[in-house]
Amino acid sequence: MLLNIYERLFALYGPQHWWPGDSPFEVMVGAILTQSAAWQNVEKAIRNLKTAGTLSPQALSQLPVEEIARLIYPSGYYNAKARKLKALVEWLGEACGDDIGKLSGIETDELRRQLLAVHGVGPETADSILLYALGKPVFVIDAYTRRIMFRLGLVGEKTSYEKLQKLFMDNLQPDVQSFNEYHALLVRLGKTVCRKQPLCRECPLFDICPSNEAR
DNA sequence: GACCAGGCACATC
DNA sequence: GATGTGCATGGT
Repeated sequence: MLLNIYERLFALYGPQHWWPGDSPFEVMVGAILTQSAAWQNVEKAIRNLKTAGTLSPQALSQLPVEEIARLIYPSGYYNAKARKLKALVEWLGEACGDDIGKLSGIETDELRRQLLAVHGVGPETADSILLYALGKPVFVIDAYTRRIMFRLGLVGEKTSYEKLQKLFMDNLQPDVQSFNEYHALLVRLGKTVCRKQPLCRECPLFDICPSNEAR
């Protein structure tokens, strides 16, 4: 079923080229800034950081939190996120001395534990960083994924993050590229359709929705 | 003007 | 462990 969904979405939308970002660090910053925010606004914030020459762990470590907040203003929750970025770069300093390449030497489970201990990094942000910045085969669950899986009738509405993630990872080969593409495709689908309940006829997944026989 | 967007921390029960 | 609330801009 999950493989079927993936193939269908890929055939429909093609490769999504995620995550947009020029470096692992930019991906990490984007993962925090995109929390409950439109990516369009995140792009503006990242552009501001780049223009100011501050898109590096070293620069952000030096910069006052108020100044970071000013630069990331368009992404919303700017005070909260500025503090989160500070916590992220503080961790990077401790974990790898700002040399992100060295993070590869840490086991994925341990890395995830460390990330989750960073202020502002929850399950989705941690897994986005692991998959998209560090190339670890971890499936990312987000609001779109949860909604689509619920509409398909495959999980309950309040299924936990961990359970949803396990569902994907137990039923798919652990592969960075396909995990990357699958998550991006689910977001793409979630953005375009399936915003209303129940799963509408226009949804590309309508005919494989197990629960639509009742309708 | 309401509603939503690629969440999370924190308080409270 | 479940549930509620603050954080905030910008597009539809």
